[in-house]
Parts: sequence; structure tokens; C-alpha cells
Amino acid sequence: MVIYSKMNTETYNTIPLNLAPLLGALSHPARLQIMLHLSKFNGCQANSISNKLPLAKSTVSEHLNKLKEVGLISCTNEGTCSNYRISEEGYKLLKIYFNEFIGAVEKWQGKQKVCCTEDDNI
Amino acid sequence: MVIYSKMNTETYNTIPLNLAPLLGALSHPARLQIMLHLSKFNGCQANSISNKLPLAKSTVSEHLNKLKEVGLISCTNEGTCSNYRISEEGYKLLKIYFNEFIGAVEKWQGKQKVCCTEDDNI
DNA sequence: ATCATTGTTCGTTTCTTTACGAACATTAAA
DNA sequence: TTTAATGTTCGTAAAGAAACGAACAATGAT
Repeated sequence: MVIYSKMNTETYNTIPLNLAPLLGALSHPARLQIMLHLSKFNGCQANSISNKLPLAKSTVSEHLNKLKEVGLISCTNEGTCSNYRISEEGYKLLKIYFNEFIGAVEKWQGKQKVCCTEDDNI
Repeated sequence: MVIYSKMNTETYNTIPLNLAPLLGALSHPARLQIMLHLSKFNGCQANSISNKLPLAKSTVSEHLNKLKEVGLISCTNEGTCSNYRISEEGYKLLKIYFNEFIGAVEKWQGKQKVCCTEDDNI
């Protein structure tokens, strides 16, 4: 997963830089499905997830890691048993950043300018 | 852009299948930035966008196409001038599907079950 | 009719993602 | 102390994404 926050912030503003990695982590059906599954349980084994997806357990482990990398889920280990769950903080950030994006998109609704000949900053 | 709606719906439910392609299209900072830019204008040239991104115009054209493929933007041509804008329908679907996802995740808040030893369906 | 502008498509390269099974590590049970 | 169960990591292969410049098409201007 590429972390765009290391990119030049003069090129992209903060909304794209914050949001893109989170959306990337969620842009695969299996990972969305994992999020939905984890939302139903207080901690969940990797095994129990991989049993319900048509994917090898190593693949599921990598999907879980991708969600963990961006902070959307967390994991503790108790014995041989893993315990994945949605990270409240990461999940909250997802909603905040997404809503910032939505807010920014809708900010100009009804008062857009014609762009074709103008030179406004992006 | 992979369209997951052709996948087996017995494997993934509709929220992941609907939402994943849209999030994939938005999972790149340049494409998020393009959406923000288009939100400010009633139609915008590809050229004016590519002038404001550190990317070749062919690359921008491909980013625009990726957004178009999933229905988030549309384009008309008037002479040599292109006219990209946010598609109301696609944008609305993005919000609907994303909120469905959020709603599904939060449906079980406060009443989650422990998963480790259970065999619940995903 | 030629030239400039705009935009897309194509070929290529590089890098990333997805997926798998094998191998490995760790803990728990027999 | 083997053996089983759980998970991660590794090597590998295949597919896809990202980026570029060159080439191309189409319209508009000179």
C-alpha cells in the first residue's frame, strides 16, 4: 500500500493525501467484506475469516495486513489465537476524511464557474 | 479498473461489490484532486487539469478515463474542447454505497459477539 | 492548405497488487 | 516430546496500475 503522505504537499492538498491510502485499503471486495465481518465481532481470528472467503489463508493474512497498515484494524495475539478488530481511531479518521472530501466537493454546488478558459488553481 | 460486479455474488455481498470499484477509482491522490477541481467548475478541459498536475497529459487523460469508467465523471466534447464534470448520478451512488457500508459497519456497534470460537457466516 | 491546439490511444517500462503454496515460527494439546 | 493448530513470511507467477513520450485524430485558426 502506497502511503501518499510522503508526497509533496505542494502538489496535492491534504484531503487527497489523507484519504487516498484509506480508500486504497478498502478498494478490494474481500477487504470490505472483512471490515463488515469484523464489525459484527469483538475480535476475530484470521482463521475464521479465511474460512469464509474463497482465498488462501496467506492471502487473507495479507489483506488483513493491508487494512492494518493504514490503521483501519488492529490486532492482538492471545496464544496462537489472533484477535483482529476494527480500530476505532482509524475508522473515525476514514469517516472524517471522507466527509471532508464530500464537503469540499459540495462546497461549490450551485455556484460553479466555467473553467474552459480560466486559469484557476486546482 | 476491475469491475467486481461480475464476481460471484455468493462470495461477496452487494456492498463490497458496488463500493470497491468506486473506491478504487478514488484511491489515487491525483484522481481525488481531479474530483475536487471538477467540483468547482461546470465543465472543465482535460488540458486545464493536466496543467495543474505534475503529470503528462496522457497520464491525466488516463486518470480521467478511470473516473469515467466507474461513472463518477462524464464528458462531452464541443469542438476541440473537452468538458469534464462530475456525474451527479455516479457521485450520488458513491455516497449511497459508502453510507450503506458505514451503516452496516455500525449496525452491530455495542452488541458485537465474540468470534474466536464461533462459526457465524461472514 | 497548412499549422496549432486539444485530447486520446499506443507501446513500453517500471512498479505494485493479488494470489498461491511451501516453509517457518509459536503456542497448545496429546 | 511429538503433533496439531494458528498465523505470518517468503518465493513466485500473473495480472494490473501508473507514468511517459510518440503517434494519431479532429477541430479551429491562419
